[in-house]
Amino acid sequence: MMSEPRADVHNSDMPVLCQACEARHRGVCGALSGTELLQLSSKASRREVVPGTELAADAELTSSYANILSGVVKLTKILADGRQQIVGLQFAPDFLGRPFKATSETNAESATTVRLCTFPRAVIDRMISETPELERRLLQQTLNELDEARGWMVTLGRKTAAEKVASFLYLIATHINPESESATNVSFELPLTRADIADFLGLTIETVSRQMTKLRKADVISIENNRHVTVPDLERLAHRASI
Amino acid sequence: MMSEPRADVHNSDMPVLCQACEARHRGVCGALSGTELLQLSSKASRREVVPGTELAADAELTSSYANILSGVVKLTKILADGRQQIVGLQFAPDFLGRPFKATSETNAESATTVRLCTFPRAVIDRMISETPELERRLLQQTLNELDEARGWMVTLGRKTAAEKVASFLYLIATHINPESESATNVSFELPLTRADIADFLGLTIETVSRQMTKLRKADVISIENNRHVTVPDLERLAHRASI
DNA sequence: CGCTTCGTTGAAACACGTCAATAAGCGTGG
DNA sequence: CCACGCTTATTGACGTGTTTCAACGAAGCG
Repeated sequence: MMSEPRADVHNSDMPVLCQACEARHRGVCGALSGTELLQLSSKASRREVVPGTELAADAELTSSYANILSGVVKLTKILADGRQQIVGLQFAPDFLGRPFKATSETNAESATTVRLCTFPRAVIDRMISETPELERRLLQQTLNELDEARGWMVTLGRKTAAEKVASFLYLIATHINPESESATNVSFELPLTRADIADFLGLTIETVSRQMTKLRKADVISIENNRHVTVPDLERLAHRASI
Repeated sequence: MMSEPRADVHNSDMPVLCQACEARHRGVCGALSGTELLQLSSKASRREVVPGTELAADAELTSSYANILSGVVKLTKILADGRQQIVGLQFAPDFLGRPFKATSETNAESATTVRLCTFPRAVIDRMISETPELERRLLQQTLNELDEARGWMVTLGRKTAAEKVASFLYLIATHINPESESATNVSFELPLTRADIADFLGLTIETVSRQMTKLRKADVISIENNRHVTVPDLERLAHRASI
């Protein structure tokens, strides 16, 4: 029964730390056997950071990897003169870090309160080379991120400001909730400030604000307290986003 | 001597087809042993296509993968109303195709004359699961493509038209030649038409043309026959691109 | 040669950015 | 409790970079 280490997902030798963890199922940890998980979790440490915390800069993610347990992380790039662009948003249970490379070129910063499960870089690097299944999960997540990045290139390059804002709201509406798929009516807290949204869409905060107002007056969305958004009809929002 | 299949790169059982192949060294095929190469090459077929050939649509890349032997392939996305965006350019010896997914969402089209080495999808999919080294190469290429895509998101979202065109010329200048690194003076044929460049940069062809003229009049580049570009000082071009 | 495709250039229109004022939310402290 | 400062968001007026519309030139090809 125990002859094969890569046994059932719910075998009893799963570390306590991992038992209720989302990454254990949908994330990269799902590729690991019970014994591997045990080995990894002994080196893992959890922490919670406030919004706006740099994760890549201060040796946080250069010397380690992490799984996102909850919250939203923004990946940013910055030009020499200060212009900034958000090049990716990561939600739980995404894997954070760039294998095979010391310098990341992109900064990672918590957009909301974020809970992380971090691992020393060396441990993961070794596991990647020893566990093909883990490598495969990483490949799949990377391919998905590539698809997303390319999808956003269309938004950045070819959509109007109105479509951009609608596209962003649609992205959040479909990503932030743990599988509220097929729902037509959704409601959520925006994980990003107007400045962040602007940096994500290649716009200014004024333009973002104006377009949100337009969507509100057209009854495509309603907003409370600047952050709480309700979308009565997701299809109508998608149409505004040219999706 | 033959006990270990993953022997020297230059072992004698390398298929004739692969012996002068770039992909054999820098591409994904470098992950394969002589016997694996032999097995793969028996199923492979080479072909050359003219510029503007759809590679993803007509069952070319949906049922198969390919290595680019020479030329440039553009990956495009298109909105319902016809707006188009190029989301990636691929050069030799890049691997073409999207593992783990039947529908690609993005179209692949030859920008120049392109020589391909194509493989049946099933063969590669099996090899991926059997050869961790191959999977690793794919992961590395995918990570590189992701880095590139994110780099272009900055260009699309935050750069001016002048910077965009300079950025594009810089990309071509540094990618098209087989390692003319560290050269300050480069000269090349543009692999893309003005319309393609516009679709790549999220601009119109008129704006691209105007910005190229500006760069020409500022002696940052010189152009002959609309396609042949000479860059006397790569650093000056990079500066214009805000790189 | 005409025909088509590709690229350049000009003038006008407009979407978005810039500058600026105001309001709203929120924590701190008197 | 209100006063105060600070950050965040909204709204308006104006300026400008890019698009749009249009004409023209150059190159490839029957």
